[in-house]
Formats: sequence, structure tokens, C-alpha cells
Amino acid sequence: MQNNSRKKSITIKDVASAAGVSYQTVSRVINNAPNVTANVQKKVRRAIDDLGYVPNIAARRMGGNRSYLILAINDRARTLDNWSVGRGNDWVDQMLYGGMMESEQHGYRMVFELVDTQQPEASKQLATAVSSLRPDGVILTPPHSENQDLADLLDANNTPFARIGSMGKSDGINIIMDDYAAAFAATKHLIEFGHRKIAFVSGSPDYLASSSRLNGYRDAMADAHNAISAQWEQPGDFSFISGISAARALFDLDDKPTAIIASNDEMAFAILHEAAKRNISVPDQLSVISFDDTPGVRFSVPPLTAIRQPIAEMAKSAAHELITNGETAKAGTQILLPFKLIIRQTTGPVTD
Amino acid sequence: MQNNSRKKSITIKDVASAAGVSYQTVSRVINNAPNVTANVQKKVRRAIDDLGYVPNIAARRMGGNRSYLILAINDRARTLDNWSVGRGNDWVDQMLYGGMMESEQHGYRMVFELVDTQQPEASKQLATAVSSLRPDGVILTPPHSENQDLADLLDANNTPFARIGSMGKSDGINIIMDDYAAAFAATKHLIEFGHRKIAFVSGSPDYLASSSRLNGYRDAMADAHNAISAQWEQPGDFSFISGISAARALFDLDDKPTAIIASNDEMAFAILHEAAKRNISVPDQLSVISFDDTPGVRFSVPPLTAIRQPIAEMAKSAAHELITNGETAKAGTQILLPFKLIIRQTTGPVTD
DNA sequence: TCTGCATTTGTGAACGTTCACAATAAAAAA
DNA sequence: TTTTTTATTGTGAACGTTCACAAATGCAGA
Repeated sequence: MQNNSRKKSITIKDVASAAGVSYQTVSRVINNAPNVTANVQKKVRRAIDDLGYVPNIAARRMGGNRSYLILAINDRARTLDNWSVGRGNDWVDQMLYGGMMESEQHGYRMVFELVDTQQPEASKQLATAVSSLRPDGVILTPPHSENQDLADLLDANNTPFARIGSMGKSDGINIIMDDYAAAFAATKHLIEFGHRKIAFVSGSPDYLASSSRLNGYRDAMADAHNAISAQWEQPGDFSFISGISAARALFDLDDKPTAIIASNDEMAFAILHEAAKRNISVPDQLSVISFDDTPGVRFSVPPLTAIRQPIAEMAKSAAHELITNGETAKAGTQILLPFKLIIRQTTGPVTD
Repeated sequence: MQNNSRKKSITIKDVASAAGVSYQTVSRVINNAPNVTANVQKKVRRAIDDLGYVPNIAARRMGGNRSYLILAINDRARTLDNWSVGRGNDWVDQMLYGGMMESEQHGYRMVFELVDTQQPEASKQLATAVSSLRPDGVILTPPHSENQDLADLLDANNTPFARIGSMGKSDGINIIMDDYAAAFAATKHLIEFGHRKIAFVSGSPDYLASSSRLNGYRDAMADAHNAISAQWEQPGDFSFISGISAARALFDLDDKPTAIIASNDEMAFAILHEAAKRNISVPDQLSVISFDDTPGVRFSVPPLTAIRQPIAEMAKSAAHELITNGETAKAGTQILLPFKLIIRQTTGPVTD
């Protein structure tokens, strides 16, 4: 089978002549355009099926102003060592699953780009990918979803984008989980185990998620007629070190909490670390719940009970939004998705 | 920023007029074509940098007969439950890492498609993806790398493909690990722990990998002047049930082996299962090594020591081969990659 | 029946590249 | 020099689709 000549494929014109209509009519059918008689529709669809015609994505991009491509930006950092102990970046897998399924339904494709964490490399890589592919939308995942330079670049390029798993920003499309409800549920989970003295380590106030999570905790406590001692609400900024400070402050209290909710995994690790140092056994003497459920969480000792971001669903939602609303929904849309509480081994009943 | 009109981008003609040459000359520079004077090269490259020009991949596809796209086919099956315990499909992640890095260097992009395991859906999905994208190459991963229907389809479409992690077939480009060396190393690892009575459960004889692995085992044994009792070589077919049969046969022997090498993870699970049933403690009374290191392996009790397929490297190699040799290397190329022995908790010293 | 308007269908151009080949410039041979 | 050959540069067409608009058809109201 020689292949020196240009590859021949079935084109829209082949379908047109098979169906006895013009190529533009075939195009209308493909694009579900209005004003095509049912009869013609049927003829064309039959011809498409008979010939096994599939529109060429590159030609569609050339002719029109859509590329039928969604670009997903993920973090580049990973290592073989991580993989061999199961610490792969499962974001990619889940995004592909959620995003591809959705994209496919609309005739779209997803292209992945692994981007450096540092500027200016990140901007350069993104710019190249965008110029080359001209995607109809870009999905940003952590840590890039927090990178304003990338968002600005996309704005300048007039390319719609969605941030997923971000802590909440006010421009672009933001796909976030229902932080309030999640915090409420986490608190309730602890209350059901008999905990009353539940502490909360909040995240950086720069992010919308932080206050939502705090409010969820407060309302769940109020709901259970559980008074909150002011000292149980510790400030944090999502860093390990801020988690250590919070843990120390809480463990030094006379009226120690029996459970702590940390606003992210990193701070929860810190709490576990500090507890181990003081021989406070988890979950016997202390229950801990964290937010985000990043991959490393499964490997803490003991494995953390955590609120998990619904990554696949977020990607699906992001793709959907970009494909159907991309051009119009740039104004700071927030899309709220349900969370999931993954119960592992850091939560248990109170043991007096 | 209005966007009703067609999106304007920097084209090859913009670069041409900026550099004071014809667009074809710019094209030559982009494609590293010969017969361009150093001086003109420099002028053009400067103009490209100044304008931030990046060739449009869709237009390149339209004009020429390359699409600059590599299509990676992965298995569609996955579930949220798996993800929450860390059983994601890390193939996707690693392939993206290895494949993308390589593709990028050549101006290529990777597109992923998750394909059903059953025919005829699999063929249909692949056909659609191929017609729509017209990729310059396709990478097939397990279990699709063993699906001959897909290979035939690609052949009919005149689309080069590479199978990675397959057990070895004789057409297309096959990226496989060095099974012989891997089996040799696994055997040696056991010998170093003091094992002499090492059994081997082989895989289905339909696959090239099976005999390579068996030979590696035999040669390592010979190398250590370790005689192999005929009964220690048990046949298998990669299935759990065949692993059970082999385990029973071995455990019933008077001269029981102290270690078993299984030709894949599935059969190793079976051996672990049967050992537990008979209260044979691993690794104290029995060491086990498996091949492939599929994600589930880390979660066996105890976690299996295994030979790992170098997925990222395989993807890299596959992409490289398809991009540089795709058209010509269809005739059954085999590319051998180094393996890696991941030592976990099913191997240990002999305890008499 | 005819006019006018809405609906449906068709035609030419454009998108940004590469290909095939033509034209020019440079180098070698006469 | 002049001619021939070779290396370099340029031009028109093509790729497969959509867009913008033009043409044809259908259908109501006069």
C-alpha cells in the first residue's frame, strides 16, 4: 500500500454527490443547522452512514472559527519514583475520563499539555500551545488554576478558559466544589462519632473557598447546638508550617479539641505530624479530616479521611461549559459541584 | 473584546513580509528544509521570534499530508471507587509524560482516546478518531495492543501504529521491555536472598514474551549452577485460574520451591491467594515476584515485588518511532526497553 | 393568478499551510 | 566571456471545511 501521494479521504463533497445535494447542505446537516427539510436530512444522513463519513477536524478549523479542541493544562512535575509507589498524578486520568466523554458528545477532542510550574516558561508553553492549536477553550488545573498570568494570557488571546479545583477566583469560568456543604458534612461526620469539641484550621483568606469552608463548619456546629470555643478556630494559610502552628496552639489548650478539620491536606499532614510528636494517637485520641484529597493523602499514617474534589465531574462540567457557553460566560461564572467524603483511618468515635 | 469576526492570527505571510522573503521560504525554514542560505534563515528566524509566530497545526494538516498528531489509545474502563483508593490508570499519566515530551520536540501533539474493550465498539471509536484527526501515528496500549482488529483497521487506513506493553506480536512497531533480562534479574534477586528452589509459572505460549521470560529464568538458574527440577516449571496462560492450578501443583510437591516467579500479576495474585489459604507466610516461607506491575499490585497483601514496564519510556519511544520512522517501519519492528525491578514485600531471605 | 416574504438550497471565496513546479540567482564549466 | 548546471527563491493551486451571500423554491395574502 503505497503512501507517497496525498492521503485521500471521504469528503463532504463525496457525501453531497451521493445524496444528490450541494456540499453546503451536507455541512448544514453535520452542524445541525436549522432550515433543512426532514427529507433532505434523511437522505444526507443515510449517505453519511453509507460512506462512513466523518468530518475532518483540521478542515473544520480552517473553514470556520472553531477548532473543536479543548486544551487541558496539567502540572508537569512528576517522577518515576512517585509512579512506582502509586503516587501518579491521577488528575490526568480523571480529567481525561470526565472531559473526554463530554467533549466527544459535541464532536470535540481534548489535548493535554503538561506545563511547568514556573514563570515565564509556563506562559511561553501555553502561548505556543494556544497559537498552534487555537483551542475553543482551555481547562486549567492546580497549580495553574491559581496562576493569574496564564488567565491574563488567555484573556488577551480571547480564548475562554475554565479553572478547575481552584480555590475560587472571580474571573473566567470557575468549577469548584460546594465547599460550604463539604465542610458541613465533614463536621457532621465528626459529630456523629460523638465529637463535640471540634476545631477548625482555616485557609488563606485570599480564597473564596476558605470562608465557605469556615461557614460550613460553623453552621454544622450551630445545627448540632455545639458551642464553638473561640480558640478552636485557628487561622492558617494552606502551608505545612501554618498547620504546625495551629496544631501547637490547639494541643496546648486546656480544653483540647477531640477532632480537627484542616482546610487542606498539607495542613492536615502538619497536624498528624505534630500529634505523632506528642504521642497523641489518631484516631483514638484525635480525629482529623482534611480537604482536597490530593494523591499523597492515601499514604499518610494513618491514611487521612478527606473531602475529595470530584475531578472527573469537574472536568466534564468544564468541558461542557466551554463548549456550550465559552464565548459568553467569561464574566466570572461559578459552577458548584458536589463533593465526596472519603472515610479512611483518621476519624473515629470519641474514646473518653 | 468582541469576537464575532473570524479570529485573526499571525500567519506565515506576516512573517514573510516582515522578513522580506516569500511565504514559501518561511515554510522552508519552519520545516528545516535544505537549500536556504544562512543569511535568509537568520532573517526569517528573527522575524518569527519578533512576531511570536507559531505554525497553525490545522493548516499544516490541510496543506501537507502530515497532521502533527499522535493518537494514544487507552482503555476506557475505570470507576470513581478505584480512584478514591488510588487505583487510577496511571498508564495515562505516564504515557502523557513520556509521549508528550517527545512529541513536543518534533512539533507534534498527542491526543488521547479512551476506547471500549469490546468489539465492535472499539473499532468504531478508533475509526472515527482516525478519520477525524488523521493522526500520523497511533499508540495502542493494553488491552488494545493485543487487539488484532484494531491493528488491521489501522493498516487498512494506512496509519502507522505502535503497540506498547504488548506481549509481542510480529507486525507493526512493537515497544516491549527486555523480558529475557527482566526474568534473569528477577531470578537473580531471589538467588541473592539465598533461594535455590525457585519455581517459574510461565505465560501463554501465544506471546513472544512468555518464552523470553522462561529463558531468562532458565539462564539465570544455570548461571548460578542451580539445577531446575522439571516440576518447578509450571505452565500458565496469564489467568488467575491458571495461577491457582500452578500454585497447587507446586505446593503439593515434596520438594517445594521457596520462591515462585509468575509471568504476570494476575497469576501472582493467585499464588498469594493460594498461599494464604494454606497458611504459607509470605515472604517468610515463600517469596513471590510478578511481571508487569499493574496498578493493583501495590494493594495486594503483602504488596508484590514486581518487574515494572517502563511506561513513560515506552510511550516516548513509541512517539519517537512513529514520528521519525512511521511510514517505513511497519514491518514488525521490535524495540526493546530496559525494565525495572520494584522491590516490595513479597521477597525476602530464605528462612530454614 | 400574481406579488411578496420566508424558507430552503446553492455558489464563490476564504482559512493558513504545503506541494509542484516555475523563475531567478549563483556557481561551475566551456 | 558565455553557456550549462546547480542552488536558491517565488508563484499558483490544492487541501476540506465554513462563511457570506446569492439563487431558487414554497407558501401566504391580495
